[in-house]
Amino acid sequence: MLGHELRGEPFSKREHNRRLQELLNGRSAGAIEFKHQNISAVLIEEGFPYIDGYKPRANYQDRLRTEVILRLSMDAPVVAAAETAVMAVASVTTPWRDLEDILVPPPVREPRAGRTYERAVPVPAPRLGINYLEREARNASLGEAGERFVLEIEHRRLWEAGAKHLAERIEHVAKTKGDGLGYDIASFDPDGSERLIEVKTTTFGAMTPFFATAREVAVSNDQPHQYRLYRLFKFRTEPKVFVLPGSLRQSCVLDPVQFRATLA
DNA sequence: CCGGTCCTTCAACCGCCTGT
DNA sequence: ACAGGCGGTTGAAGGACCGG
Repeated sequence: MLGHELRGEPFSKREHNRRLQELLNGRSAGAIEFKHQNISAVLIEEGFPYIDGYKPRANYQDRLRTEVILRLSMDAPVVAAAETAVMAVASVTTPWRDLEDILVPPPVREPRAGRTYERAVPVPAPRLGINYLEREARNASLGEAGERFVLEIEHRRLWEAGAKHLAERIEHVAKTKGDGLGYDIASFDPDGSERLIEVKTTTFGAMTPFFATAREVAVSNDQPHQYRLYRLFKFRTEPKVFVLPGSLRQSCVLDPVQFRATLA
């Protein structure tokens, strides 16, 4: 199913579920769906896209993780499909009509997120070599397409709020001032106060983790009232966006993925 | 077009069973 | 014995699809 999803081919989850029910003699549809949600959680942790609609649930057993990674490392077509999907040049975005159609509330992760304990004997986890989500995050054409999309949203938003003069002053600072500022777009609230927008774009589901620079985290923390992170997701098929206001330290769980190492 | 049926998505909570 | 990891049920809501 993941292969189909990554290649943009249609498939039926229900049909797949039914076949599994036969194979697993009598396990319920719900149980099988749960397991697919567990698989999503593993995929995300491994830096791999997950199937939209199977919202990740972190209460999976170690064995599942091992099996998923093993399965994936042997499945060249799916890995190739992921590779293609994350590297693809972003095409023209689908047209949209109303802001309400694309603006959604941020998804909520299940409260007990991930493992909150340490195992007595750490399980030697196999790893996928490549983090495909990180790779997608470096896809410049996707990033730029996302930024243009948000420029449009902002323009529309201010226009609809009756602040046309402000709409004209929106600045795509990532273009005009470079990308070191910690945000991409300088926009406004209808009352004229500044709104600093960082855009993160993915073609995958809403729960896909994104990568933030130290600068972005710092700016969000220093100017929480102005800062907004716009998370664009399902960008290729059915673009939607949710907004995280304020400090990323508050709204996200931040995992360090890179360290600066100075000799001790 | 209408009503029925199937598909998709997601939330919330419980208790069995296993390792220590 | 006991903690808690792990597997699972139920059902709601909305969308897609289909035959009449």
